[in-house]
Amino acid sequence: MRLDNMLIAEGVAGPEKGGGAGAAANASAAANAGDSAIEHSDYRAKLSQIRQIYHQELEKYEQACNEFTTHVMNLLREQSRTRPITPKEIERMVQIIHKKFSSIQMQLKQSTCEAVMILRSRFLDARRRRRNFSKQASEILNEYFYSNLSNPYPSEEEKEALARRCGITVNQVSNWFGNKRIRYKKNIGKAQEEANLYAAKKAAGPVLPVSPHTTYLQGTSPYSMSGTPGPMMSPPPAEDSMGYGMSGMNGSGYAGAMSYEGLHQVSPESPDL
DNA sequence: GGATATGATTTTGG
DNA sequence: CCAAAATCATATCC
Repeated sequence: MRLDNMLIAEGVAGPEKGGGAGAAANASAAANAGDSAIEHSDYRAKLSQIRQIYHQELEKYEQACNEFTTHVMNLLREQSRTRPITPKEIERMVQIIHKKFSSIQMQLKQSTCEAVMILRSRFLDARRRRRNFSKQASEILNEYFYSNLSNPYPSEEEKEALARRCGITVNQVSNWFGNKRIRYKKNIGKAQEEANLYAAKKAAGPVLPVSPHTTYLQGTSPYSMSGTPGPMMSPPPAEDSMGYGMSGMNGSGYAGAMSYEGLHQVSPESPDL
């Protein structure tokens, strides 16, 4: 019964959603830049495809089961001319048939569950759907990072502020700083120092009212600031291309290959009587 | 197409 | 639990 529960939870089994699948795409349209709506509807489209196949197959099995039961009953009726057959016996036979078919249906359910799982991991695993942050967001984050090189650990509030300004989540800010710290450290002496051009930006506008709380790690700055900031006062051209269209999103990347075919060949072989 | 950049997740250490 | 490090998987550049 676990399979049933899962299928219902995923919206495959259970009551059919009336006609339109757009009913669920209104919840999270407010906060972020609305890029999750597209993939979500795409996801739902694929899910509904699975659901359709599932119901189709289920019905087919049901039908086959009924047909087969009728067939067996006819056989038994013929046999009853030569030997007595009790109703008990007939009932037992029917039960056996139903059990067989329900186990076949169980296979279908399991395959469907697998397909749903694959679909989920394909579409919902954010790692596979990575999108670069906008130019502006990177600017903001880098600005903060290089302005606080001695302590690049924004507090929770600062993370929230950064997240708001960048249009990303706090978690993404944390990820970004985690990646940035480790990758900066790996490159000390390389062009990273060069990227101190963000320090120049700081002069233009103190956009970050950074609270001066530096708790641990204050004295032992692990980022050694190796003294070659260099005279690279080249002002950033600030080419705000702004062309961050995320409308590509061809859905057919994984679409057909979800290996959901081939599970409806579970031919209702006759139960060995 | 491969090399590199980059966001996200997993593993590991305190 | 948080952060570093390693790793994964995709985007983007050339």
